[in-house]
Amino acid sequence: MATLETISSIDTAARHPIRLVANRTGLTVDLIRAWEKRYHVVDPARSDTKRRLYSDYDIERLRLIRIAKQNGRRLVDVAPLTLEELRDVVSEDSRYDSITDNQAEVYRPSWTSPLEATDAQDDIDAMLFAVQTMDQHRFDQLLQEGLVKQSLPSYLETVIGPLLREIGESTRLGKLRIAHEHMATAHLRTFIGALRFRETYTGGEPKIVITTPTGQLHELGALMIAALVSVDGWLPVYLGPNTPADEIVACTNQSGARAVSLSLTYPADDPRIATELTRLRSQLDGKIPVFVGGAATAHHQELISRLGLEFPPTLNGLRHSLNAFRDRQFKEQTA
Amino acid sequence: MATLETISSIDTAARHPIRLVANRTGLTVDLIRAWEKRYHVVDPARSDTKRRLYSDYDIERLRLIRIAKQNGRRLVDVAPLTLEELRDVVSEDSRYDSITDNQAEVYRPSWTSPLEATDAQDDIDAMLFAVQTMDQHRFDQLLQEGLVKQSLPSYLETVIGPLLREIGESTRLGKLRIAHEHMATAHLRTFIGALRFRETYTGGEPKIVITTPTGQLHELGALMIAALVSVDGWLPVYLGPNTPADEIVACTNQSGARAVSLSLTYPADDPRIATELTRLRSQLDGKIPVFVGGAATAHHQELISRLGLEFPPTLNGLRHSLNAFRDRQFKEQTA
DNA sequence: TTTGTCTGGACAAAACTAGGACAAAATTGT
DNA sequence: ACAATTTTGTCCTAGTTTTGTCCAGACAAA
Repeated sequence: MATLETISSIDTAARHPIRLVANRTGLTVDLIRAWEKRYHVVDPARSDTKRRLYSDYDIERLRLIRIAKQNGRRLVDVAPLTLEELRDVVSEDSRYDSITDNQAEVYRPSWTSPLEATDAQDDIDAMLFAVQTMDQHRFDQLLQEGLVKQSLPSYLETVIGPLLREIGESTRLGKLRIAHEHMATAHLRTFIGALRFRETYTGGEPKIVITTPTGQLHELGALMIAALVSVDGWLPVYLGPNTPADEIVACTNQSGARAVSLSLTYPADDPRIATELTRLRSQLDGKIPVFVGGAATAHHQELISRLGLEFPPTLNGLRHSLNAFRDRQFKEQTA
Repeated sequence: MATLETISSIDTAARHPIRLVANRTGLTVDLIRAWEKRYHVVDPARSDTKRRLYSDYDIERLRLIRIAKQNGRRLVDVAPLTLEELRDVVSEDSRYDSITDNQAEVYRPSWTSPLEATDAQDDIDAMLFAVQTMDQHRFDQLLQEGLVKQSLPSYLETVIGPLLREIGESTRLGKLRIAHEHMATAHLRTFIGALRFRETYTGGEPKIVITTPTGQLHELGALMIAALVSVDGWLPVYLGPNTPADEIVACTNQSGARAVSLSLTYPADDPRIATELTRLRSQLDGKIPVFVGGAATAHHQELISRLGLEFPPTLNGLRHSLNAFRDRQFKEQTA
């Protein structure tokens, strides 16, 4: 009788071997075992020969814990939490993410945001409705209004990102037509693109090349990253989607960029991803870090860690990694 | 008796490690400790192993103090204040500052541009140079400046259009790298997209569906049309590139659009152009005109006239045809 | 056979703590 | 305007806790 399982959508049936869990979560096999040994982070079932068998529930837990750690939580604190508590913690952390040096916080009294418990899902639903009714003007209005309610980074993380996923999902399920998806995508391309122009420009900003590799045609993830990092004082060199590895290298060298960020979404199993990433890493100056993100990274965990690429689990994680990298470089330079 | 917690709704429970506080406030770990050591800015609880544990209340305090410091307050002065006093100080400060640096940009001397009788080709050359040197900021500056010199329609016709052609040409000839073309295209996508937001919206505008058919991936021509027609009071329903004929029909019907415009550029000999155009014309209400434009129309002259599509030779021609069509419709409606 | 997983323990890196040093920046006094 | 003083951010050392990785020998799977 598959009643509750159907409803709760997360399967508690145990069947995944540890290697697969490692690939999906981005953790190492050793680390998963260590966490279990020390804090009982998960308690997987066992096969008759004592092999660990993880459920989807376990994987989700581990994924959330990895994000919570990224946000600065300690393993001791998050290990005993239930899945729901974990979700709360993670979403709370990404809502009040860090402020660096921009003025935005000054104009927007910070005590308003903690008090209004705005539900992002309401906004997203309203946007989806606007898309479904082809009401471009309303859609744009909602996008603009939503942006005022919170900082740009958390807006991208809690509203735009989920919105994109839901639009994609709804189109696959037939709730939206391709035309709806096209309209929304084109509109979001314009909207996110326009965000980058709000920043000032002094000429001294470190540059970062942002694009997607050959075969990856979806640019919105990359564009979101461009908008995001410009908040923290990076100057994005944005190349749009579908750029060959050689060109990324050439562009990095010519522009003097200090980092590269790639977005991988669809198709996830395109073999060109592997060849392009390998080529990129081998031709690029070793001092220049390559960040990868997006839905398709899960399928390439092994390659990514073998090549030594960085893959922060969230947009917020990317932000922190990038800023840490910049600060480290700056220190070395002055020393 | 409502306690303080109820009023301020800030949790005083201590649970956040210092790293998370640093993330959320944008302060460094060292600085947070230094402030505590010197002024007892906050007095966090401790774990059983002496680790600092901060409450939401502490974080809010640190956040406000950081803003106060940004506004020019001295740490000695703000450190002893209560949360409420801090809020008062910060909100008072934010009323006065923030009008400092931005003025210079706004009052760009307007007498420089009207007097120079610049040739469009000079502007284009300057833009190409900016692209070649990967100087995104200069490129954007040139685009913005050029727009001020003339009306949007003539700007698109005399500068942006030729610029696009030259970039394509130069890339084919090897004068520009693919990376340069990508950068320029992505930037122009953002620039042209942003133009559409300058128009007002009353709700009564006639709509026009604008896109490219299946197989045509270059959207800039279509986007230029969207910007163009919005000047004349049309409301573009912009679908981006690569939309199947069925979806164009569905979108036209749902949105109640009165016209359709397609941009055909590359590849010019794609056989799908013929099938898609035929399909579109046969499924679409006969009263709705279909405009086609772009470099690839030359290869399909016969088909286009056979299907009775309109193909104005220039952007300006498209404008006139569209407006004439609208006026004709308006007359019929009132008669 | 080769590869992968298991347990338990060892080890090293990273992160945190306390206390203090130091230099740049801001403020004050003359 | 200049020097003295205070304030402030960053860094250092040394000891502790927390966390990630690695190893060895046994067993299971391909």
